[in-house]
Amino acid sequence: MAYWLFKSEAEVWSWDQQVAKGETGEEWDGVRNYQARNNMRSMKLGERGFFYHSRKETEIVGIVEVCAEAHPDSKANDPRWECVDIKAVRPFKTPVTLAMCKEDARLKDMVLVNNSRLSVQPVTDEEWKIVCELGETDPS
DNA sequence: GCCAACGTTGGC
DNA sequence: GCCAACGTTGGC
Repeated sequence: MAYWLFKSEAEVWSWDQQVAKGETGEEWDGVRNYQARNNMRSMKLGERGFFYHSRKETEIVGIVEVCAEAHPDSKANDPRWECVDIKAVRPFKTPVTLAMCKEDARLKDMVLVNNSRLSVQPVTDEEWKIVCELGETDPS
């Protein structure tokens, strides 16, 4: 069971919009980066990920679940680009900011801390637990 | 709003 | 196949 992190600018696609999609979820479209796409190709149904607001808030605001495995991005005119569908699981009680992650020595190797430009990232089991703890949120 | 870091493109 | 030029992302 792998864990992930999805980044989005709140102005483009926010946590609230994700929640509004309910159980149906929504395509995580628009990824035009091979590394990020390859991460999505590795995702299995039911795997969990963090939902992160980039640029303005720079914080992890909720937990999502993969509800459809990788398929062609319906908004791309190019078959190279694929995406998964995700649905909101629960919001963080306390959002975990990037600054909090940077301050925590246990998270020094987290991709979020080291490679700010990758929009779909893997998260380790350990990092998952620590971030949930910082956010006072049920990790299950 | 600025700019560093990164990814991609395309000429050679 | 190299690398300069360009475009984009995202933290600050």
